[in-house]
Amino acid sequence: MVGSTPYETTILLRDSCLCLHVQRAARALARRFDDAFRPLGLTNGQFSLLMSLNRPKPAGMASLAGLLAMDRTTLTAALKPLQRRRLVKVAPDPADGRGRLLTLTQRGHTTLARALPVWKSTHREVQRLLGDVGRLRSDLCALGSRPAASHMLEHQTSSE
Amino acid sequence: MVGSTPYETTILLRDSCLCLHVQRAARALARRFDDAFRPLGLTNGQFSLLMSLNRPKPAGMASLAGLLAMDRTTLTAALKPLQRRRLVKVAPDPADGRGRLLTLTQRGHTTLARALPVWKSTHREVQRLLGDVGRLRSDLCALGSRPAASHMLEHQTSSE
DNA sequence: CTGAGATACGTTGATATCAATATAATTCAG
DNA sequence: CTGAATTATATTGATATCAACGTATCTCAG
Repeated sequence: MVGSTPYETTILLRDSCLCLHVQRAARALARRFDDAFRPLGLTNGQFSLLMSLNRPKPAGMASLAGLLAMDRTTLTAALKPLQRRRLVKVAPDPADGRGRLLTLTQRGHTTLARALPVWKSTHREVQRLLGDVGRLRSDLCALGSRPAASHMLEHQTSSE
Repeated sequence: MVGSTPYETTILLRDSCLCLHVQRAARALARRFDDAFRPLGLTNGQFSLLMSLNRPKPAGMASLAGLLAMDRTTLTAALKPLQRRRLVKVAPDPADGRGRLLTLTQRGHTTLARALPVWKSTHREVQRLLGDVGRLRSDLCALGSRPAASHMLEHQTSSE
């Protein structure tokens, strides 16, 4: 009796497990965007990273990792291929030698600008698969344990 | 002028990009379940894999990869640690030497049974973060380019 | 029966992910 | 000023992910 789980339980769980559904959707969506960005040599994650770095002031590691809800060490690793390709510059923070300042290079800006229309058309396709996108988005934000999208970027001036 | 993307575009995109939101939610949710399953030595993906293998007849590689919306070769890799731990058996299909038959071992069944209450309590926590879970689920299924949950298993015996 | 094409999987190399641990810089009590 | 605690990031090792390519098996026309 220790080792038995009814098949009906599996069916119920397969249908209801949000973790499974989110991972599945993440894989499928990642493939869709990866395919679209492939001519540019970008993955969906690299595109998101570049886009997140398109800001007036350089970003820090911890703050960016938080924004993307990813581990700090994952961000360190994810930056390496982008540094090698000279799309991103990682420099020590002059104000605090431990910190890093992350900025887009000129090539990074150019690549991002080229990727933008690709994102737009792909995103339109995805939106056609769904009805109300805002609903889904707020649910996803709740899962990320973060405030809803409209409140995600309230700082704007709070950085110094 | 080739290399410029306005900051306002970044903000808009950060708020609206479903790919980013799904990846973020996937990472956050994966961490939550990984933490819960850690005492059992399972990741969320390994749990989903074991659960998917809890069925009357052995599964094939391609069919299971399709169910999980993952690459065929990802499944091959994901099975290896589970094989090493003797939770899953991968055997050639006697009816077709190319195919593989995937089954849970006794240890696999036992581990799955032990993980089930962990899944239940974690899933309840997650549900509390959201209101209507079915809505989110159907959106996620649409993203996975698959029929909605209630139609996912054609041999439905009980519509619970 | 034979060989070409189709089918099902595996392997390799690159990136992504995170826990555990290590390294470097800052802060602050004394 | 010194050293311990703190903070910010890097490294290592394991798994996850997928494209490109390779291997084994099957099917079927000839």
